[in-house]
Amino acid sequence: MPKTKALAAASSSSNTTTSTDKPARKRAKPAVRSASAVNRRLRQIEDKRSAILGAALGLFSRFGLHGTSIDQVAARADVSKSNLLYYFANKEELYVNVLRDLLALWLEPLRGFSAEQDPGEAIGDYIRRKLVVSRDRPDASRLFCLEMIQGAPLLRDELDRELRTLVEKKSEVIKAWVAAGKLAPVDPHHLIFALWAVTQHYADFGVQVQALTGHTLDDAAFFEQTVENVQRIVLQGITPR
Amino acid sequence: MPKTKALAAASSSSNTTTSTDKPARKRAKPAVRSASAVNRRLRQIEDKRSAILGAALGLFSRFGLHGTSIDQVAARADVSKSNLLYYFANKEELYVNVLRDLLALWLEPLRGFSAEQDPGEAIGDYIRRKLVVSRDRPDASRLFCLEMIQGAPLLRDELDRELRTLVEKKSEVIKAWVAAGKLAPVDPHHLIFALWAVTQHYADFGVQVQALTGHTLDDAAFFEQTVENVQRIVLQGITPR
DNA sequence: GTCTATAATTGGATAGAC
DNA sequence: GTCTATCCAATTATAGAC
Repeated sequence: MPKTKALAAASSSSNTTTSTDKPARKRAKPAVRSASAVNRRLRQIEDKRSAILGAALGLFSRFGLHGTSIDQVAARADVSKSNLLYYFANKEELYVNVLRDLLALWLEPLRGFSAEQDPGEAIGDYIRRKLVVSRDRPDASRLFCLEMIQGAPLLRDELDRELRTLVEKKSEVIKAWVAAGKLAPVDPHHLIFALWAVTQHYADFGVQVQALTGHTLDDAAFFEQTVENVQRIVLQGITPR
Repeated sequence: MPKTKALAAASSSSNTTTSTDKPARKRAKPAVRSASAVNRRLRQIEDKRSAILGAALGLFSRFGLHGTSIDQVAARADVSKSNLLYYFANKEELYVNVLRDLLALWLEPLRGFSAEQDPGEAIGDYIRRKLVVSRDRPDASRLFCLEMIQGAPLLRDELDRELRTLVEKKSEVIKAWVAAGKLAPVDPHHLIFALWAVTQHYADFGVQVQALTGHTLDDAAFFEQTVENVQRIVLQGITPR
């Protein structure tokens, strides 16, 4: 299985955040073209890359890795199949890159939690933020879900590292809240699971939500109603007090 | 697309519940074999059918329709590929049959709700029952989830009919509880979504749960702890009272 | 009913010209 | 970088003997 080509040394590119490895560029000869021309070219390439990644996300998140053909992705990104294979050496590499871009987005909202905050406010806010993601990036949510269902073969490592340590840290925060009497006694893990579940549900089971309520989160009124209800259920519960 | 063969008139079979269409049987000649022998034969066939369906569920629920080959299903069910295709005319028909068997299981727990019950008890009980399903039939939960993510192309009709009417009916029950002051004011749809989400999460995101807690619902202690926490969160909420 | 070919297709990936 | 042509593997599905 050839995994070279597009993985070739991306010299000194921003290695920090998202999709790194760009197609190998040849910068040997003395700069004949103007700097701006080169930049334009680079931007063009980057645009194409993200067009492909975007198209791939849309399709993978609905039909999965095997339910999507390279051809379809190429068509949707408006490039030829072989051109796509110039940017991503093979299908799996494309898939992995799409996934990697996701993880950051995924972990983001949880980072907010800190012991100094008012728990009610922090959690209420978290629910809203996650619902915003479910509304604006349902495809991301779905792909994440798909990957989980399959046992997360390609995310397992990251799960064990990044996610795990983050969750442990935030669990401590929740425990502190409980210890301070600011929160009813609840196991941090289960609380986090509940928060994830109820918010992502509106993305992953979007068709069901639509079939039963007639609405989508895109409907502003329904969105607010959803935020309110989820917040109330989790924070106050449904037993009258 | 040939969809005949195994769909051939199953004469007078129980058309009501689950997977109906059995492979065409020839009952032309006068009954030479004893009745018991015939019955044994029929049972044998039925066993094979369900062996195939079971194997298919296991694989489809992990890798999806396209991620699973007929060969794999056949191997797992311990039949030959062509033999499998005798029982199910094609891959999609197999898939649909697996799905159909699921729906009943899916709707079941919700039917319990009735206005006479104590809501706290009814809902607490429902949570437990759903978690039992998540523990004992995680594959069913996953396949259902997979199908939803893909937009439920093969379940859409059933969604609109059966599920929808059932949910409407149970929404009325919840509304009645709220009106009677037995339940805090909450939109029935969102409550039902929350219940589904938090319980199915333990099946669909099982790997994540395991990665973060180190436990599975198969662990009896963890199961009870889960039931308790989910019940508490939904019923009492997490704000101290 | 079950098996052994085998037909028919899809789709991932490579070669090589431009 | 982009394209055309092509190879090759994997799979679905069928035909037809037993």
